[in-house]
Amino acid sequence: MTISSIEAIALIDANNFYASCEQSINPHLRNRPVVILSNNDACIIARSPEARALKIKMGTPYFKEKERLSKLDVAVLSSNYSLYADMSKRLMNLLKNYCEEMEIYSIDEAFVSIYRPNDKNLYPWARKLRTLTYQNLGITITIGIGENKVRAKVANKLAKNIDYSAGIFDLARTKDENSYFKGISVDKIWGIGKQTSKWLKSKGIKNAQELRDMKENEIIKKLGVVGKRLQLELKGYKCLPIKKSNKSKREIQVSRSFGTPITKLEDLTQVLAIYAIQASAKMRSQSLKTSAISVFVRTSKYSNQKYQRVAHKKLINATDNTNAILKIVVALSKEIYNPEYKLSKAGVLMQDLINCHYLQKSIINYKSQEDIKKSENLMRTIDLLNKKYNNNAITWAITKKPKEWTINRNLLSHTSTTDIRKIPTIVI
DNA sequence: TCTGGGGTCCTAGGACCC
DNA sequence: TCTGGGGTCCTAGGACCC
Repeated sequence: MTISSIEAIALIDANNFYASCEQSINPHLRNRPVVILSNNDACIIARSPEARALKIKMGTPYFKEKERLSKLDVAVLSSNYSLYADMSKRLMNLLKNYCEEMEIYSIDEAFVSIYRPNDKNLYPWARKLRTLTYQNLGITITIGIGENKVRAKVANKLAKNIDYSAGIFDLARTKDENSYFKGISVDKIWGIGKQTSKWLKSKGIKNAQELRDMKENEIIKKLGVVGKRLQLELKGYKCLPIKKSNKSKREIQVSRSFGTPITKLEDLTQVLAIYAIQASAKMRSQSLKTSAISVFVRTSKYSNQKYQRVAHKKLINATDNTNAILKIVVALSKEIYNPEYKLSKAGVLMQDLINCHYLQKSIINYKSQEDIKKSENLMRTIDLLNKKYNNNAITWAITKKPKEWTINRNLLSHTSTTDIRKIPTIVI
């Protein structure tokens, strides 16, 4: 294929990703309605097309739909993130062979840049990619093509909404753009959330066309540079670059809601300690060290007694050592605890992350090289053992106290691509 | 009884400096 | 006696995303 220098941006995403992953590894689930639940088996966060057809809504709490789902014979699964992460890796590895640059935007989505061929037609490229991902992974993708990221997102939406598109839409090749833009409500545009769409609607701006043609200064006054960039992209200018995905994280968070609310300090401390252990391991797996730690608690969004607290600690020396981090988190947990409230969610954040390779050795608080090596080796060994024998083979005593607040995950799928013991067995 | 988790980016305002 | 104003850095919080 000869190429011209005109570059296009495509947004490629997997349809109903979590449900598709489950259906892909478990043939019994194919052509059946499937829904996936969030942590705690709380909300419905993914639905197979068959489940959509039954008018099961995204984000509804499971307890409200439980009965109806079982009547309709819907397969209900807890989310299995290690499976989805593994499938995601395979998907991205495939895609990157068919584009110039790639930015992995989320677990099931990537922006890619590609050159247009001389006839400008990218449909053959897109069709090939769709076929390949279906054959290799059992997953269907949608491809939206445009001049920039915002327009690629719009095109992706159109590809999903228009029946005859067959999952592919190129916004740069349409004759009557306005007729499509009019059909896209502002709150469906990437970057326009609840607050902004409320404001836009109060100004009489209802669809993508009206937002694109709205007065610039009005947008800047209310939405700042973010809004201005968004509008420019809708018009076709390129403002948002493709970000190479190997850049390291800015912060790492582990947080979760509890099955039953917490009222005791020792329980809160234990929860935060467990999250801190996970967060530390996550940092080490990405060669990062933290130089600021935050912990937070809050009551339920839906409770009428509201309480929320955050506590921070800045560190002189960045660290990825679980023991050091635990000490700080345990101390911070006392600051945010309040016995008068039923606490329903808590978390820890590792912030101001530093890549180990760029780290300067501090002169103050100098520890002998041997000490540092010792503790590094200990952490590395723990990580290795946990990897080999599955998580939590080695952990800290604080995690072993009986828990009254556990996370529900009752409906986990038992087949997996990441655990050899869970590979499906075939009986002949 | 039961309502997700993990991120990024931007801005306003305070503290501090010269 | 006269006590300004602009730049920079940091932080908390808002908005948004999947």
